[in-house]
Amino acid sequence: MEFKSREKLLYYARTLEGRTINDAVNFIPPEFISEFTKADEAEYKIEYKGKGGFGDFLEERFFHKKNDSESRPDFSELAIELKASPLKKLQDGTVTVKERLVLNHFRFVDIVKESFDTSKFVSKNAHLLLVFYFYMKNSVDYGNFKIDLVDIWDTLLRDSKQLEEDWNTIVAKVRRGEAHLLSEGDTVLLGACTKGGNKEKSMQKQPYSDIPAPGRALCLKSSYIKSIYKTLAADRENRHSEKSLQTGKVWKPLDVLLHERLDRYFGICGAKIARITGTKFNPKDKSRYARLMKPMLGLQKDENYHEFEAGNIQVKSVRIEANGKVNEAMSFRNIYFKDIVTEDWEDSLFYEELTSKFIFMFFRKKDKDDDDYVFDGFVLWNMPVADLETAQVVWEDTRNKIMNGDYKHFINASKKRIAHVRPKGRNGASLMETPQGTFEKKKCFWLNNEYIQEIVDNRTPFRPLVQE
DNA sequence: GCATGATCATGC
DNA sequence: GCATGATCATGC
Repeated sequence: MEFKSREKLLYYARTLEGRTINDAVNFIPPEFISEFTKADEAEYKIEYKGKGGFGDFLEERFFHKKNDSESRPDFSELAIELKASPLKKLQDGTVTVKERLVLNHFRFVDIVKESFDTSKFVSKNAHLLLVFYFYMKNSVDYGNFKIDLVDIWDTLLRDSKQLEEDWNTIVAKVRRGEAHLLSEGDTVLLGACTKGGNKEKSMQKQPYSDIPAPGRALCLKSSYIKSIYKTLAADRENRHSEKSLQTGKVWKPLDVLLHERLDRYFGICGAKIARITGTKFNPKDKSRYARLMKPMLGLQKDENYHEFEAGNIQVKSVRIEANGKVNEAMSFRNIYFKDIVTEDWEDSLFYEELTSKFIFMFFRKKDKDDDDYVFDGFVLWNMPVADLETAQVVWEDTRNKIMNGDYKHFINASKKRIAHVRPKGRNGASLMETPQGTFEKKKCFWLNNEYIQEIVDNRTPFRPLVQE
């Protein structure tokens, strides 16, 4: 089936919203019905299965397109690529995207010959027709999956600079002969994820090194596709009102932007930064330095710098004592006992957090008798692959213990495993339901303070950029 | 001294 | 009321 314009395609595709595919075919606007024929149906697959099962079903049974793996976009006449993205409901009822959106698989030997502008990524994924649906575990009854939201996302109009930088980061690594060291944490929006569960089998040659590397596909990182869903879900609320105009903000590399906003606070103590930025600064508030970070970055309380939000960049404050020591571990979000047992490592919250870019903002005590810390610069950081693998061991151990109902023997800080599990709640009465139906004290993953210490020890001395 | 468990102010 | 982003207090 071909469409004359993107508006027509979207109009047709939105028949799916709020329906299942089996229902939607009964509500197709009459003008489209003559567009496909019985002959098309004869070519459909009989069975759909595997990870792309729903996508294949959708493509054939609703859009009447034969499944293919061509490098052209699915609706090549409009340069629009069809992508299905599964949703899940969290315990608190929030709807969110289940996993990263996998795009084209690539070969290391091919991608090094491309430039961003001539890349397969650009020619295939500039415009995405996104179909967000509720995934049902262990079901292949794709015709009865409920579809929540359908919209077109113009990847390259929205985020082209950051995507280009990410693409270049990935390809530069392959060109350095480091394809085996690729990590989703290297990049902000676009990721290079491993493809193929069986790692032995998916090993590939890379052009500038003899070391075999796991096959990779480009993907929109989990946090990015989540943020796209949030944006489109909000757009849905005012689809019939005027669309807001693009603001045309000038894009800058993240480090330049951070220097621009943060250099002025270098060496200044918390209380004074609070005065300058008009922020509360209560010595009893444990988060008082963390609370300074948003105003320092020039963000309103409810404002998120687009790349921060979309790329899920984590901004964390780190206190350094007068003797150079980092005393405290770094906390992450609560472990949702009932959710974690359904997750795989690469779909997990902790993985998403650890493969983010981090901005560490340092606050250092100048003298051990001081009661305030001064801003001591920042670093942009992401976790090396080897450490990510260690974190995976901690995560899997934790998930397995939760599955077995063991809440007493999580990996602790003295195991020196980069990360550990520890309580995190309002008080001892902060409980959370478990998959066993019991209630246990709220916990979360922490990065060990020793690990943060290494990052502090290895940082290059902070130098404010000279302003022209 | 430091690992571990407990707890806190704040914003939404 | 609870998640967030942390630090505090203790006991070994």
